Amino acid sequence: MSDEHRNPSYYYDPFQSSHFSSAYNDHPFMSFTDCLQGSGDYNSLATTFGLSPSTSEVLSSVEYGHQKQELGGGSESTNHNPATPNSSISSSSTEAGGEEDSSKGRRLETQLKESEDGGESSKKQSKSKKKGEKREREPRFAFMTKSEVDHLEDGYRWRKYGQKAVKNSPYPRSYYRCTTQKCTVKKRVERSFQDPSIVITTYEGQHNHPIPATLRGSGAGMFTTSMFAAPTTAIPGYSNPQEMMFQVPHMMNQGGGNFAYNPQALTSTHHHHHQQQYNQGPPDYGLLQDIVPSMFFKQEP
DNA sequence: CGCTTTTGACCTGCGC
DNA sequence: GCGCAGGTCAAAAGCG
Repeated sequence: MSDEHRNPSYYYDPFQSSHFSSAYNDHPFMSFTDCLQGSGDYNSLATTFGLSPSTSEVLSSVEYGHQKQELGGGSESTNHNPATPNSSISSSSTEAGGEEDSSKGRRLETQLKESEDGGESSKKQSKSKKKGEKREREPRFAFMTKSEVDHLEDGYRWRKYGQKAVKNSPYPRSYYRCTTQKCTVKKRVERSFQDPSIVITTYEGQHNHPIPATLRGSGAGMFTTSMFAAPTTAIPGYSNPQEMMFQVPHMMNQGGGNFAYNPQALTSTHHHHHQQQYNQGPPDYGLLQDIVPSMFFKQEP
């Protein structure tokens, strides 16, 4: 009773059409947390994993921002996640941010021309965004967690700004925004309709500020190598889970200089203590986007 | 009293 | 072009 997830068979990724089993053997050097924190920013991720509920376990993580995701969508119908009670990552993938996914509410904020002419009836949100304006989408990172509570505490303060029903799921999706001024990080939470016990949290953006406080002991420390005690890699071409794992940061940089990935830290046995340097990482703009997606997202069904 | 949540309206991209 | 689904806003309600 514990070797279920040892099967490297492909399982469907609820987030995309990708189905692969990732595996991050716990290397003596780096843990995911270390990776994240050491890299400088995206401590949101790191801390994110420090979920407070004792019943929460990270099952899988996905990062995207390329195409429209369908969390909890139809693709999930085949989600046979071998959710192991041992808190292990089932699958993870990433996507660089670059396109708009669906609706970028960038329009308002300046609602011009709302008086006459419009017809008056229109209350708000009548925006005319600039034409040549391309809204960059920030990288996102999603992961599944087994938890009873929807909103997992990660040390940051969030304000809920919306909730919508998900297409193929009876469970709604909640939208949160970091309340810290200047911080544009958003996160959405939804429950897997297949496994109500699983919560899918998606972070978007990066915190450019330290964690407010009140980070219980359960915080950024639990995400250690043990969490990544995963079986094997199923990604052709990547015998080392590390490799693909470390591709992620690259892609994230793409989004706008987050997740400053330090190859040295990752390969170094002694990654000294870094202090959180928020989003100061130079936009690495790696083209990994072209590479990673292909492997993270098992194309074609 | 200030902040968070709730909730309906509105916006936008995409598929048909 | 229309409708759907996803995402966001903001006013009102709740809560400490």
